[in-house]
Amino acid sequence: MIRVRFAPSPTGYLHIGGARTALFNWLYARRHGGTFVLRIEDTDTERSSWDMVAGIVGGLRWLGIDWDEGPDTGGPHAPYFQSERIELYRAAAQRLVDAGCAYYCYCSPELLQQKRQAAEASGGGWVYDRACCALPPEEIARLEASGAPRAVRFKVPPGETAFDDLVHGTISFANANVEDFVVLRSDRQPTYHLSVVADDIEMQITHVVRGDDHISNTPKQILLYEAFQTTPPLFAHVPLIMGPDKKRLSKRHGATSVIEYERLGYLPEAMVNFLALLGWSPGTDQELFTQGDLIHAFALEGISGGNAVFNPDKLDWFNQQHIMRLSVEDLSTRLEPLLREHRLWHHDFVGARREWLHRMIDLLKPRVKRLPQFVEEARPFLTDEIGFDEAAVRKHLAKAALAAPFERLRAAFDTAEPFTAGVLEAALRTLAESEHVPPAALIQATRVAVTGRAVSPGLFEVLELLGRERVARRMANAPLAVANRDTG
RNA sequence: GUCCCCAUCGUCCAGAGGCCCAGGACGUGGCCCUUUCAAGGCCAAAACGCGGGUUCGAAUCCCGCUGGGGACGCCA
Repeated sequence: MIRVRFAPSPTGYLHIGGARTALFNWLYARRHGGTFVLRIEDTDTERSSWDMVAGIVGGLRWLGIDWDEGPDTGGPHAPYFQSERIELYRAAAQRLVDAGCAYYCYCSPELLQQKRQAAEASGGGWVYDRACCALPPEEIARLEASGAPRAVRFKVPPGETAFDDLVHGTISFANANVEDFVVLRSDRQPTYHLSVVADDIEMQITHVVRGDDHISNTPKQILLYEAFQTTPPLFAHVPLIMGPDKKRLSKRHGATSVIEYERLGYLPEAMVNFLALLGWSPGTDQELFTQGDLIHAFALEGISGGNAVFNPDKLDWFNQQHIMRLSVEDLSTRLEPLLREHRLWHHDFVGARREWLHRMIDLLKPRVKRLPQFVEEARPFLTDEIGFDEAAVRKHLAKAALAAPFERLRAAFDTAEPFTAGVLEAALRTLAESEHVPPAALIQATRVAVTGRAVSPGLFEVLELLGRERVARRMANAPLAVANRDTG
């Protein structure tokens, strides 16, 4: 039985990298019928906050990532907040000390700081010098009597620590390069290494899928597993996501919070598709995936070893592709809040004009990369306050030679029966011929007249959607608007 | 500085010794469709970091170099 976990620290929002790590874990669990656990690593009480927990949970939900065990869901290994499991870690630390795998360290943070700086000044790295590892009993007694604060440090044994990483293959470290790390702080709070390992053991995690940046932590954690006489889980370290400058993705690269992308009008399915293909490949040429496709295709073996650059253009493409694949019903549901926000929603869009709304959405669908663009594209259909693009008016509408034919076109449209794209197109082309005007000139002029813009979906569909009345009104008013401006 | 990871088009990936004078996708340029803009179709430019090996044969294996990234906390 596969058990994986996503273990964010609520010291920030759910960022792109974290989301992908969560996604990979989730996909892996779902692919193999395993269990996906959400565990909140809030042992850093200073920096953790409830808002951040809510933000992370919200981000995961938005992406459609659900968990089988976790904070709100509960489960056989509850609680899923590390801050509520402190006693477990203290007991674990005690076991390490009892087994001779760890020792008390009385060095003050200030002293360590000093030593570290000194080592750095002489141009070298620093690992703890084990000053407290072999303190004589009298010295320990003296320190204890004086009430000196003590931390618990893990005693790294000599030798080498290696593991078979599922994406990188064998990785090994000389233990000499691994320092005696603190497992329990002097205030009796556990450190990350202790709490992850204690929890991953207790929660029976079988696969640890996490960011590359944890590779150097892995030997410490494996040593801990060994000290606890348990078999470590399998590790899969996925490469990091970089900004276009190949630096670690950060705020200066724009939006890095997943939930920000919701606000920008990205579909969660597009985000998931994009993220999944960032550092992972199904081994085929398929690019577009539904969540179900991904679950079916996902395998840890397809994760590549090198860092990946976040490419916003490709995200946009995925978004557009997924928008086009959405059913009109679905799309209109997602558009409703947006349209309401701009006061462009009409109550009968769920009633009498439902079918009309769907036709409009279908027309606009392939022209939109992000949801908010819909609002702009839809404006001419939803309000009479359209506003004219002056350049478009000058180029296509305000032409003296067009005045008469345009007026006759308006009359022709007025009597067109039925008022449908096909009939309107035939009427326009017939008129263009008899007036010796290129059809394109009339089309462009009409487009500007009824939408205010030089670009729109196919004119005749637009006209049909607008309806006889609005077309007549806008055609009658448009040239007038130009005249007014000219004289004013 | 030490340790670790990585190295194919600008970007994301395919390629697990001959099928590769390297394939797909985004982006870019051109053409087609066409009433504009998209969408769609077609075409094009664009890469195996360098140097040594191993081998009949290397993008693929080994070594070195270079470059990029990560980690070196009583943060997670």
